[in-house]
Amino acid sequence: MRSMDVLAGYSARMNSRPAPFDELDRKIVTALMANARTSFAEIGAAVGLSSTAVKRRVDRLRETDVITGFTATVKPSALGWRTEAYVEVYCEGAAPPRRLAEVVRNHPEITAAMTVTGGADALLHVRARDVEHFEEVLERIRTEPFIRKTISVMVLSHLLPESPEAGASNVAPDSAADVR
Amino acid sequence: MRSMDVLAGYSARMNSRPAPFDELDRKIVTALMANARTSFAEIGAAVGLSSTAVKRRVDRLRETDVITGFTATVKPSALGWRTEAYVEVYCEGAAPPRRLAEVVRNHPEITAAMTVTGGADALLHVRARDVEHFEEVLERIRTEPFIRKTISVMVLSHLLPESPEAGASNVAPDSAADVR
DNA sequence: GTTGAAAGCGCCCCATT
DNA sequence: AATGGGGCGCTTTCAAC
Repeated sequence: MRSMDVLAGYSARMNSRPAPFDELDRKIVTALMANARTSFAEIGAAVGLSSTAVKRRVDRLRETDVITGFTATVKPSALGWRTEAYVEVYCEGAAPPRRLAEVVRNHPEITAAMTVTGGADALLHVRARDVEHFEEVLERIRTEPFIRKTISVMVLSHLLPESPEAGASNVAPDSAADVR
Repeated sequence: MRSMDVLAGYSARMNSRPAPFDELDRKIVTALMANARTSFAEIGAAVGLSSTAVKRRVDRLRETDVITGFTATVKPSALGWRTEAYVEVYCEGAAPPRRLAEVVRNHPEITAAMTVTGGADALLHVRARDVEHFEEVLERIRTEPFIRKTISVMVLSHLLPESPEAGASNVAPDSAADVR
């Protein structure tokens, strides 16, 4: 596992809230990120706690939204999603983020969207089955009310083991299939 | 869950390999993406299979790399990672992807990296604790051998519920902390 | 694909510090 | 406030069918 060693020494709590997040929680979260199905007993053995204690801490980490969920990671390409692109969006006049968020939700192929610095108003991450499908998505996006222009950058190949967009339910195999 | 309804009708298998991925596998994968800790028995009840059968299918889905892992999803901001940016990288002459991949692995703050179409040779996704940390990372990247220039786009706010980069072990709380 | 049995685990209560 | 132990029911796992 690639580790964030450059961060050694970064100490907890620079905020108002008590933020009970200690060494044990750290190890538990790390273990669950590596394998979300690890049993509490096994984690407990690794960190020196009983399974009961581990469960309680995990419950608390979920309640405080440090852990937001557990999910299976899938390769989008294994589910028939082979085309990926970033789309810079330019809007007419002032772009109200509220309205932009609405627009974005209309297109399930948009797997991430954010407002950004620089010339563009927003940056979209789009997944499509193939180039034809991507073109269709792009046309759909460009017909949205106040979107003036888009600039697309297609992803060619990944330089890192694609940390596989878990929880991206839009890439879920709702009707798509086709392995490898 | 946002669903990929535009894909209705997309049929399996347009490749050479048998690609044994049916309706049942689809439901199982969807269930595990929603909650990776769901028991095989519960999934079985939902899809009409015994827990044993579900386990065998999940084992096979893992072996064929349709499912690449199970992971806890965390909010990077909850672990002290509050700064996010995309960095376009321009290289001297022809940029060999092999060498680029090496460079990328030297910087754990790079959570995604890919070669892309357009003017830039590569696009990096970078997470840092704060703007100071990001600047430090950027300087580090720019001193790499054949990197000619970079253009950074900072993320301001997300327009979609941040599908939380699971498995991104670089964001793991190895030494960082600080909740909320 | 199923069932059945053994081992392990999740989960809840309660005593302990 | 947080941990550990015990008990019961469910889950996992592996056999056999």
